[in-house]
Amino acid sequence: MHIGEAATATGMTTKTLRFYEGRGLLPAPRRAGNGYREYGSDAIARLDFIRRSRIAGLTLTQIGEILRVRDAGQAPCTHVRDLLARQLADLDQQVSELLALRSDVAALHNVVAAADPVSCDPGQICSFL
Amino acid sequence: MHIGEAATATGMTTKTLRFYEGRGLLPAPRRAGNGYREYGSDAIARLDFIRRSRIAGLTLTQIGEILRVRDAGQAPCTHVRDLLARQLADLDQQVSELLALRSDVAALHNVVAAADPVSCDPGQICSFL
DNA sequence: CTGCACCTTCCCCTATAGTGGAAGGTCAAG
DNA sequence: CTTGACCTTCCACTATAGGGGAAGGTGCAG
Repeated sequence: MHIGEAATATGMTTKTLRFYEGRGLLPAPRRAGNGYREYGSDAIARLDFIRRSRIAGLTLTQIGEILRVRDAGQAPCTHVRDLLARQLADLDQQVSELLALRSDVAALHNVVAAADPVSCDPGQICSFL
Repeated sequence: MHIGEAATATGMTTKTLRFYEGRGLLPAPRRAGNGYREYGSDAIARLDFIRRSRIAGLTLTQIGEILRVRDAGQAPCTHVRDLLARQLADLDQQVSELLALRSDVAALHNVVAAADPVSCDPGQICSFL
């Protein structure tokens, strides 16, 4: 299987596959006589795993950690569990920060929307921000 | 006022001030005889405005838009209002995406946490992701 | 006169996840 | 034999908001 087929099969681009290889997420595949990369079904499975993990919001670095644990012969279950727990805590943190920001922006927007543009003082940049 | 004092006064670094100047957020200040930048209180006010806008979650590009409207002599009120409305919509979008992701990750985490690591199939990378 | 703190410009680096394009090699079809 | 679709490597660039540090000039104190 050439890189183009592997890319199509996983819904990625050839660029992305080479990029993952450079990042150490994908092992360097064996090469055909002409230098072309040759992928097997294991590479496809690995790419699918990466894609699913990305959809789950994991970074490439985190995915790499899981893969290294797995490549070392261990079941990455506990590692995955901890990673997901951390990810969950991060998400909660992000959501609460975003909601706080949203609340501030909403308050600001209400004030600005209720204001009369004529009342703006030309001497300052903006009386609301 | 030299750049270092202006930086201290606004809680920024000299790097940031030169960076803002390069980005067009801060007009090029007049120079002293030795080439040093000389800032006045108007620059400080502008930097404070930038800082407050950043805290409100606006990007430097958005802040630049407001400043250009203001510099053109117009009151940026309606522009600021529209910008904040867009910002609000963006934030809502981000929050809902983040919550959807959080829900997926939480479900995944529950499954993994309840699982027995021994039951992991060494033939695949991870049975959960 | 020397040191130190401050200033100048310049270029590269950070992190994220790739994308774009150049220059060149390969393979199958017409 | 040429065309087009692939493939290779390598380098640069995207967006965001600056940070690090070099090489050199300036200003004031001891």
